[in-house]
Amino acid sequence: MDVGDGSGARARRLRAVAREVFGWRELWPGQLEAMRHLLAGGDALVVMPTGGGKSAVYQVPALLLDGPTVVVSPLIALQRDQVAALMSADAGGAVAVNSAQSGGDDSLDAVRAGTAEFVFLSPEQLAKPGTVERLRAARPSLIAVDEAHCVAAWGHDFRPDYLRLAHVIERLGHPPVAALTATATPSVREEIVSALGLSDVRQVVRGFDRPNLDLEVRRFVTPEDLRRALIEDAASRTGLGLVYVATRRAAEEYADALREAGRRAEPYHAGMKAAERHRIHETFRDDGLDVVVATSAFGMGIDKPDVRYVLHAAPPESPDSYYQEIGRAGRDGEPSAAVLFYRPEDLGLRRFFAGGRADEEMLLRVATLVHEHGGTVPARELRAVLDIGATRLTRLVNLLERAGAVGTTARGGLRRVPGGPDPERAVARAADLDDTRRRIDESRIDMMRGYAETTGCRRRFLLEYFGEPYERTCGACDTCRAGVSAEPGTDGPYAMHARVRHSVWGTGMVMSRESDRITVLFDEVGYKTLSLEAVEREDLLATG
DNA sequence: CGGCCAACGTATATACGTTGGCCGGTGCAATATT
Repeated sequence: MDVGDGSGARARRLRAVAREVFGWRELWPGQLEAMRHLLAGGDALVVMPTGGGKSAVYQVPALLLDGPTVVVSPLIALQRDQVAALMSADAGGAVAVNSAQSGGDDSLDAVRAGTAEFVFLSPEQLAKPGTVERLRAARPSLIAVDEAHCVAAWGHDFRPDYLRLAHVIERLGHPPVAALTATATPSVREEIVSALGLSDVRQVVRGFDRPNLDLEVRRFVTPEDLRRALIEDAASRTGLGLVYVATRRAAEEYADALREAGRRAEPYHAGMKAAERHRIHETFRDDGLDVVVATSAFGMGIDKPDVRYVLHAAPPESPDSYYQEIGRAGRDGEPSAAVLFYRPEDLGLRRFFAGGRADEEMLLRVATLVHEHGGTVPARELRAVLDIGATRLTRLVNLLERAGAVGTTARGGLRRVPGGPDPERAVARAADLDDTRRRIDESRIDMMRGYAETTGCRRRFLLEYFGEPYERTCGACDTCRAGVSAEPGTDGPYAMHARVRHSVWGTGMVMSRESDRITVLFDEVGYKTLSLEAVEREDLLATG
């Protein structure tokens, strides 16, 4: 409502800042909606494509709120780019605090003194109590979490400090929080909201469909055939391309092969020297390459409009990742291709990566040490006693905290929760939580297989996976062209997004419907595809 | 989970198949050497 509550005035002030400071002549409805909600004191979760103006959602309100803005950003390279972009506008100054930056204390002083409006930090920096206390003293008025899907994708294992951001947000007085991402299914969105402890959340979801992307899957039996076909395909295409591979070694081999085929090709993976990675980014940006052959290391922050094709030599671990990676093609709206070169066996590597279990023995040692100590144990001391690194300890502590056994103090200490479970029970609960997590990861791999093997419209499969009903066929994927993609069933007892209950798998949500089967995302076990015939015969699903 | 490679075995002196061990992604920060 624009009447009587000041929100009409807010919209005018937002538009004025956007125009005068950043030079944006208008704001999209989605941007404005999220900005107004932030100005009114609420939290926002914004899902928009890269290049769709996500950053504006926090940058504009930042200048209307009295106090600095804390931006959580996963990559130092991204922080650098964003600081540079803000410094070229008259936006009140921006600094980054990270290990590549000297004078972190000076930067924090500048924030407190009001000479820097924006401060960029990684979750790891925010895991340091001293840093949080200095930010707290600066009384931040807004927090932005960029690439917020990292909370769900990386928080549990790889960068567990992501799961500690809720504590940081509370410690900073929980000013309005803007969580921003280009990719998030309904379940990932729920996880972001819950992991960050967002409240009064306005979700703004815009623009998933990319109609100019042509989708195709080519199936192979032998690795040699797949390899030959991919090289032939990439070598014959015109325009700029990306080839995603599963291993560093494959990146090197495919890049060599494509160079032999006369293309300007470079590999890209995290095992390469920083200077070399930097050089490839720049050459790519300046149109000095035909194709980059990369692991998943390449991509975040890439916003090149004219990528014409994205080929996958192996499936990634989820449709989430796949959509993000192919979404780097055709940003300019021109026709572009996304081709998955598929062998079911290649999902094996993904299963291996998803299969790691929490170390129950170490969980028990942590739980017992904290339990028997009675008081507050500094994390540093615990690391020394157990001889484990910070990442590993944080991961264990996250699980024990979720199990209700261990709490953390503002100064980074650990203590037992009064009335919480004893160490054995705590470990059992933690292991259960970890199992749930693994089942859901594995079910995402199953969905990736589902995409590769569906006979239905591929675009519809992906969009429904992201929670966007798409009750037709697209005509721009291989199954539609082959005439095999059936029109979706639109009736039947189970509505899209209906809550259902299964006697074994518990509660879940209907995520897609075809004429003979439905896919349900279960809270505890992840995605399952059920035959409608069996569901009816055995009376497997209750609605409501 | 599946691919790769070295070591081994077998049937014959070089070539081929089987077996078992090992490896595989993403980044931060902090530390030890130049």
